[in-house]
Amino acid sequence: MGKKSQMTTEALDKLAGVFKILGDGGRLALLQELKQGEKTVGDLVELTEQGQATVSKSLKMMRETGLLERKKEGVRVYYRVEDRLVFDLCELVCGKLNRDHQSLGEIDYRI
Amino acid sequence: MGKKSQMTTEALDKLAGVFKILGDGGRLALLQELKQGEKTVGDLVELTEQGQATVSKSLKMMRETGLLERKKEGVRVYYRVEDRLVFDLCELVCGKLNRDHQSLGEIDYRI
DNA sequence: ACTTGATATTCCTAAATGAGAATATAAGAA
DNA sequence: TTCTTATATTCTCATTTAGGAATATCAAGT
Repeated sequence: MGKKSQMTTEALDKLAGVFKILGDGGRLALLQELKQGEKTVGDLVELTEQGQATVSKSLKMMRETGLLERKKEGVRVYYRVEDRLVFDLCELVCGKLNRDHQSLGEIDYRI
Repeated sequence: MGKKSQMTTEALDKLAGVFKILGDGGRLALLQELKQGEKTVGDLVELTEQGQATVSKSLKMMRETGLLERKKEGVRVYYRVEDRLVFDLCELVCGKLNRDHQSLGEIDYRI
């Protein structure tokens, strides 16, 4: 019995850091494309119409957080989603958004 | 056949907005406290040692995103977590963090 | 009406973030 | 080696965000 142990500020910040990564539409767009399979940086620049530097930096962040894998092949670099976690998270939230908006029914949330 | 439909930029931004809310250690601290049951603003100020304005603003954001419910009782206002979604999200991410750090094993992530 | 206590809001500043331009690096082709 | 192409990094700027102080609002009590 007794009170549940609480996460330290440090641990909470680390947890928040993962959510912060996902808290950007551009990065979610990258993930959405990567859901269909691995892609090069250039592919993603074209597909998402974001700048090359932006894409490269976003990919780096997501990789460092352990969300993406990187594979270098000659002069290109392929990125792919490391585990389904990220999609599970998106699907949970999309489910909520769809529920909240079902009365209005304008948007369809599904990554 | 056929490619999967993609979310629009607008929808991706909306989705990102939810993650953005969770991308702050202070707000996660509030949620951690609210997991034990409803609390007033003042309770949360004490428990989390954040400023009153900060707490009030964070609660407002989370409420507007549909994560929290608000109940006014006299001069106090009670907040409580609206649905488990937010904890499910945290637990998924905590699971990953624990896996990633298990070799180092310093921190225990669990909200 | 006046005071007190709780919460919300506004205002301001410092820090963090996102994005583009330019530059660097690295690999393969000529 | 030189050129070209792909990716990474640095720099800088505009925007966003977090948080504190001060103020406003609102309800209850006197």
